[in-house]
Amino acid sequence: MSSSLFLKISEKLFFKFGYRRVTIKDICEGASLSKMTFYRYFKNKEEVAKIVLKNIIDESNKKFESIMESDNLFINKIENLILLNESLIDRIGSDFLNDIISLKANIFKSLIDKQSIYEERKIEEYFKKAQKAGELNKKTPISFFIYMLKDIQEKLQDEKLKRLYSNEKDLMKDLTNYYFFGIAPKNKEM
Amino acid sequence: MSSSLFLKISEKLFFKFGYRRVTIKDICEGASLSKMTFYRYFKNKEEVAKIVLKNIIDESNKKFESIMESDNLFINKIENLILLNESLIDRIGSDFLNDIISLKANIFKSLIDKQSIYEERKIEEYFKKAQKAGELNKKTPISFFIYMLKDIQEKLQDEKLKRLYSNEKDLMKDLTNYYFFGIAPKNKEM
DNA sequence: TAATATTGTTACTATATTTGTAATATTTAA
DNA sequence: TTAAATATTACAAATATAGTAACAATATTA
Repeated sequence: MSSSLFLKISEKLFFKFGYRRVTIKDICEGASLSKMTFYRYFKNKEEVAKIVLKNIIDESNKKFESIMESDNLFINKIENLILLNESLIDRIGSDFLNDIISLKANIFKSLIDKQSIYEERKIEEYFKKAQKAGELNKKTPISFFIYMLKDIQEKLQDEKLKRLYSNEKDLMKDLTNYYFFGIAPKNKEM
Repeated sequence: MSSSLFLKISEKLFFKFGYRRVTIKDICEGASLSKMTFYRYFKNKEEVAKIVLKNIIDESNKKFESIMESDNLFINKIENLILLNESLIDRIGSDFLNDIISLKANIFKSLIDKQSIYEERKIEEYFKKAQKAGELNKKTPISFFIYMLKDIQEKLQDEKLKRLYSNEKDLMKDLTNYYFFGIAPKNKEM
């Protein structure tokens, strides 16, 4: 099917070069198909980008749910969550997101905002569950855990911290341990 | 100095996105300077790209010479040469070179061709020296060694081969050993 | 400090690229 | 073989980019 080929190529180009640097011509040449064929399936570049974005959001939500619904320890879920986030950033690259967010038409912005809100709600939901199950301190407000989780994720990008480790995965392990054993109600085995 | 900032930003953008996807506007915004200031220092984008290309060529030639003039064993020189080549490809990326080679105006092409010829001559020169010093089989024509060196460098990009190794450096070591002990006049110590 | 050189900005036109479409051709499948 | 689906070419309209003129600010030096 031509339309899925267009999507595949578009995604590849968008993630590599960002949105504005990729033209419809580039996408068509990448797919070895004509422009008119492109317009048979899509209204314009914006529509393709919206689908690409939607796909990646759906995909990441599925992964998110499957991590949180697994029967791992809570600490492992958090670790997998951070890993998921990292690999997403790696794959999408910053240019695509920066480009579409800074467009006048804020169709993308609203999509992303919607996703952020959805994700935050889901995280809150799962943290509440964990709190009920005694996996988190019951007296601390959930919003604190979430605030600190974001803080930890930012620290994973911190150049100074990265330089302390030869391996980024080790930094992640230490950060997750730091995060979890600071919020755990009692000490469990490593 | 503004001009070196322009060059620095240009290089960064060219290596990341290629030549055609980068506009003078991008370069100016990256350097936080106006377009007119750009035109004070450079005639156009082509000129900047030429300088960027020239700089990288000069730099790589210096490194090449310093490797070949070092007093390492010949096998280590070859290994360093392959390493140098690989890190260059990594840094420049394929988009920049592809873009400027496929331009109508073949100013870039001639620069690159010139460099290839220069490099080939230099390699020939150093291989002849090594042959004289008994580090290479005297009966084999130099062109054979060079042909095989290129073959080895291509194999380093071979996806099938890469898949056999978890670490790319290990593949390189094996390939270099393979190359060298195939052409050595007698077995030396590992 | 006044004159001059240097570096920078804004605002604009010319040019080039990209978009999106109409008219037309080719392929597929019943 | 004919109709429907799919693709191509060639082009006008919209948009983005390149390059410049006229002017402003800042630094240099006599």
